[in-house]
Amino acid sequence: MTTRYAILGLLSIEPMSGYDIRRASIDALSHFWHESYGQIYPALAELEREKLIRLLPQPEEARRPRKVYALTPKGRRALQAWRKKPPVTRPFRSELLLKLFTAEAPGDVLKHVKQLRKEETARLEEYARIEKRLAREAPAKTLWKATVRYGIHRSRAVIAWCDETLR
Amino acid sequence: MTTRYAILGLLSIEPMSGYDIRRASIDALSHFWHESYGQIYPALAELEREKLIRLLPQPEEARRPRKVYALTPKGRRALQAWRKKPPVTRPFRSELLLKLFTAEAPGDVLKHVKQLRKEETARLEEYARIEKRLAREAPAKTLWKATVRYGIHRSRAVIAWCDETLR
DNA sequence: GTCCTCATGTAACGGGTTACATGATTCT
DNA sequence: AGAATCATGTAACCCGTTACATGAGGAC
Repeated sequence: MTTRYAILGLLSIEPMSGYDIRRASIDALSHFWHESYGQIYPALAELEREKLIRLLPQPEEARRPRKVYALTPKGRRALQAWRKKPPVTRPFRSELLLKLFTAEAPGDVLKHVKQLRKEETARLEEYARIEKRLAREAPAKTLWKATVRYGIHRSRAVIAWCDETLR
Repeated sequence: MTTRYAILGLLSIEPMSGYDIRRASIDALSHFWHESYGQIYPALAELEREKLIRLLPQPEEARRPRKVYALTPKGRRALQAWRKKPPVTRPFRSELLLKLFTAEAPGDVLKHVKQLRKEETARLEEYARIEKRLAREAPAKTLWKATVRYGIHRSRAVIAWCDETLR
């Protein structure tokens, strides 16, 4: 379900092909969303059947065959309606914490905590890069910035927890 | 896959039935894990076939028919081996952030942020209760405490983000 | 000529939830 | 007597990933 709206959301920014959507989900949305081809293409076909999106005609000079889709008014309305509904939150799961929970001695899992700390630190640096890029390319999009800030808050908290636990 | 080890992990604490596992996953593990019957019972059958767990004989005086399982030595070894492997982390996803990202005006999504803040505040209170209970019932389990601390750090960070975003 | 990227798609599989079916026991 | 809880299990379905198939265009 959400895949459909993720696609509509991206198309609301600009018309795209399935391939573009994949790319966009990797670089613009990567800090909170992602989609794989196995979901994108079937979803695009479905959305087109339901007339929430439509295929744009290919420009004459185009070399590669690309199927670029755009939102229809109906699609825009569907997106807006979805946005107003409360987001579904899926229960938190952590295999790391499960390992902590069943560990008898701290030694077994200590290295996992250290590893997590390393990963989150790298992620924090990545967020800093994204934040800078947004400030440069889309300074008006304060809500885009908020999505990055979420990641920053979250990563910092995880790092703080790692430090506390390692003591 | 992880379901199997979650079950082994719980059985490593004490022998349990499928029903017990469900209960335990609801109250002891709820802050970072959960399982549904649809996964538990098939997994138990599989684990028994593979001799990682075994069915304990029912005590004579038992009223209700219960199938209580215990870890076998093989199961204990499997659990230990799993614990040493780095945990698989699944990429973060947030429908809320997706809604923020596609929102044109903040008004659409403001109430979702407020709602999230409310939920996280309630969760924080729940963590405080769990922490207190652990301090009372299992003061030696410092790693159990760490799993709760994780939730506390995470919730506080989310609340801080909500406040920042609402401004 | 070969390799990488662009580009669209499908099939198989695994993870997980929900709803249902069934029935015994205990509580009020 | 009726409701809640204990208790085990299955079937249908959705969500999502991975791997594969296919082929064109551009870079070196």
